[in-house]
Amino acid sequence: MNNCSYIKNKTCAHHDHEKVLPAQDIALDTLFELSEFFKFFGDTTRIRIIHLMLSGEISVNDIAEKLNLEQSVVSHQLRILRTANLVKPRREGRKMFYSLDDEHIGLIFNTGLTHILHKKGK
Amino acid sequence: MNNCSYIKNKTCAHHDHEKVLPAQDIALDTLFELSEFFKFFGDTTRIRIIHLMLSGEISVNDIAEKLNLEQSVVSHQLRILRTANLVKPRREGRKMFYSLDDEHIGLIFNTGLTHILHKKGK
DNA sequence: TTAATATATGAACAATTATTCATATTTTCA
DNA sequence: TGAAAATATGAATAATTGTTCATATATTAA
Repeated sequence: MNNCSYIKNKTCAHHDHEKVLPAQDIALDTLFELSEFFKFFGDTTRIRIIHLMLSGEISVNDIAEKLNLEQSVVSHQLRILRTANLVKPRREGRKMFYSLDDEHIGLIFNTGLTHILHKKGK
Repeated sequence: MNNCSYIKNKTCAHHDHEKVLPAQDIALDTLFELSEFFKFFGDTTRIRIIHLMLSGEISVNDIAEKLNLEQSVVSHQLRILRTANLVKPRREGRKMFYSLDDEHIGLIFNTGLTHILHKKGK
């Protein structure tokens, strides 16, 4: 991947890196929302929950058991993740199953993982 | 993109979603480091700095001016980003230029941006 | 060496956030 | 309807983190 791919709707001037591309114009409040969005990945409990969901949907109690966490801790964090559109709920009887909202969540998880493993290997 | 792409080194059983893939086995401390890594994206000031760097390297003072921030705020945040391997420094005389560490940083930024813009559009 | 410029750092304070504990809802089944 | 099971929520506490202000370090040029 080349350095130009960060910026959408712009073409790289044939790798002429003397010319610097202007940053995509992004509204201040969009950048704020973006940082808020990333905050949700920035907690061990939530990352572990997201990690579990890479395998598919899972119930609240199953998360609590697998991660050895209090049910209320899981529930609180799930509400945060749900409100932030990182996960989506599905009711089945008295159980609630949660799964990742869409493919971006797993992609971000894995890109971050790739980065830190790459850095570790140095 | 299909649901299987989250998980590396696993092949999707021809979209047979009755069978659920096991999550990639990731050490607890790696998941912790991953959440720590994402924390650095979870702050408006840092996201704005990263956004500027999508266009290329930039000096500390230029960041402070463009973002209308105190120099010490920028310097503190740059230290955090540098320690976390999100940005790398280059000295030129008495100026310090910072740029994104590698392509993962921009990729994560843009994947997150795509996600929230997609959600906004609903 | 001294002054000026650019950047970095330490400590204190303010603000945010995760966890805990108790309790409230919601759904199912007898 | 009442009890049990699964999940959600509110309030308090503890811990983390960003900003501020003052000052320190590093580099250049006179």
